[in-house]
Amino acid sequence: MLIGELAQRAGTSTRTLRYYEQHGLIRSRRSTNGYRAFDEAELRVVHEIRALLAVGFDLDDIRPFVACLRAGHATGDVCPDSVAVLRRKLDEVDTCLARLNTVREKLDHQLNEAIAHREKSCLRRTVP
Amino acid sequence: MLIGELAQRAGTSTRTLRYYEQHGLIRSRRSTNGYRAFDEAELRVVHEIRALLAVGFDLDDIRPFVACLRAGHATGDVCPDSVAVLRRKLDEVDTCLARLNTVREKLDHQLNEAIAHREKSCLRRTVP
DNA sequence: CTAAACGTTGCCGCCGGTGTCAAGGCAAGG
DNA sequence: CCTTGCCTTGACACCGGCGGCAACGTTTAG
Repeated sequence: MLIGELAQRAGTSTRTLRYYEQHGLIRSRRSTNGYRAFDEAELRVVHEIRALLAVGFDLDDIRPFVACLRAGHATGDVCPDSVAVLRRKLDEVDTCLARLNTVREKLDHQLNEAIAHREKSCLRRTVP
Repeated sequence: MLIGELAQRAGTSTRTLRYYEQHGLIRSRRSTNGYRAFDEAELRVVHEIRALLAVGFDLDDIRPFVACLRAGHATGDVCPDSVAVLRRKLDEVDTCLARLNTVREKLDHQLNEAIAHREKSCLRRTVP
């Protein structure tokens, strides 16, 4: 499978695939042309990469999952390294959620204050 | 007040202040030296900027708040434009929270699945 | 006179995943 | 032969808020 086909089937661009390969996430043989030749299995790998990227993982985080797939497992998340990353990411997300909730409260408070203040000055202006 | 003093009093760097000025967030007169001379009032402005940045606003978001302060209001958030930004940001945060919660659930689920799977194979390995 | 400690402008680097263009090789059909 | 459409590598652009350096002017103190 050439890079264009893989890109199309995976719903991404050739640029992106070359980038993944450059960073060791996907693999290819080279035809005598110099063209990359991809195994069918790489399609699954690319899907895994894309799914994890979409969730907020970066390429380094994703590496263990790919390795896990290559090791023959049905899913990329069952290997110890992947689980470790999952744990870490879950922690990160929880931390982020906590911070965001704090921010949300602040914003909400500030918004209410500002509106209250505006309504007060509105009263002052309309009933002087 | 020279830029160094303002930086120190605001707890930031001269580089940062020049950046803010370049982007129209703070103002200065120029002495005959060519040195920037800042009003006391700019200190409050810088504090407002820093506080909002810390919450996750970008410089464009912050502009209305600065304008509000300059208009003579005690706080930067009471003007209509600021309120609009607050609303928008609150929405953004809510959206982000929703997405993050979804991600959290997925991660949690995936983590539990992976662990369950590992324990199964662990059993298989330890009791064959 | 000089060194230190300020100030000035301007420009590159970073981070990460891609878009995008350049300049070229290869395959296949008219 | 020419075009079309693949493919190749390499390199710049982006986004945003700075850090950091260069190269140079000013002020002050010793």
